[in-house]
Amino acid sequence: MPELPEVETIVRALHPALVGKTILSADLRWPRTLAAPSPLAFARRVKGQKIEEVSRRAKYFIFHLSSLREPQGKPFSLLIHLRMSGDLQVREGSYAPQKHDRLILFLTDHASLVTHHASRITPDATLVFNDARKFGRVWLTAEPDEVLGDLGPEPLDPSFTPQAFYERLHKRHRQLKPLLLDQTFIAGLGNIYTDEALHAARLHPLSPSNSVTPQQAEGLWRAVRAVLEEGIRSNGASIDWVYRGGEFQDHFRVYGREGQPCPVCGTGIERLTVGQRGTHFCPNCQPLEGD
DNA sequence: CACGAGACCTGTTCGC
DNA sequence: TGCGAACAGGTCTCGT
Repeated sequence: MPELPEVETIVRALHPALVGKTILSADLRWPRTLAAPSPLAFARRVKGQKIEEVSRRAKYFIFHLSSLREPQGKPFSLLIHLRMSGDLQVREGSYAPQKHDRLILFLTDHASLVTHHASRITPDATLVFNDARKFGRVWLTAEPDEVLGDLGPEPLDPSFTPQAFYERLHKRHRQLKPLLLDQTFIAGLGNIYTDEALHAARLHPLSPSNSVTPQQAEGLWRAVRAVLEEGIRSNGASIDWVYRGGEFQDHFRVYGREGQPCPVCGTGIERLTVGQRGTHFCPNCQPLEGD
């Protein structure tokens, strides 16, 4: 489900509900959801951690924690990646587990009580990680860079400039579509926003990355940021049964629109398979040079 | 390094 | 209606 705009939307919803709460306990209902550490170490370490901040890097959620018991130690981070079908929701009050819930964290506002009798405190709220396809992963770590360290530039960050993007494109010799999906090249794009950005930039998904001109690179840079910002403004995209709430699916120009007219020129949108991903483009607006 | 295929999973939709 | 195939917002690993 989630690409950068969907994750950003969820972060904004979780932030006010979670900052300041303390974790009482964890219910890990599908152990493989936990990438690290072991379930036992996770249960022990997560208890009594206070959520200081909720943020995002690429498609990862970062819950910045602090421990009342070891305030001097290096703080832990809880990292969550939703992959294809994951979702995160906060439920106030009591909570009965539902189908596909993989991890449930029970929370309280009363941090000072936790150290002494966590198990006897009734939670005020619950953070639920639900994930039908079980691809999502959770890490609890004091070294988040071990998970996030290889990610490429954050496309909406001011340090991401068109000049740097042009140089990066020319260092590689790959088709644009799979390169934009490569999270070490640029972080946060997925299948929807990549197709939409290439269409907005009028570039063919199979164009070689080292063939784009500085002008085309700047156009793609602008397009990537524009579609991500439009996605965030729309609260993300809701497709099928998975996500809820966003409207960006009403703004798709090519994604999932095979056979329908291009909103720019009216030509029928075509679909290719590139790197085993459905790839949608307008053959008129996005010609392959030398074709 | 680039690329393709297979794996990891469950659910929905489509064609017959 | 039933039933299998194709497909789904992601990433990892392995072989060429």
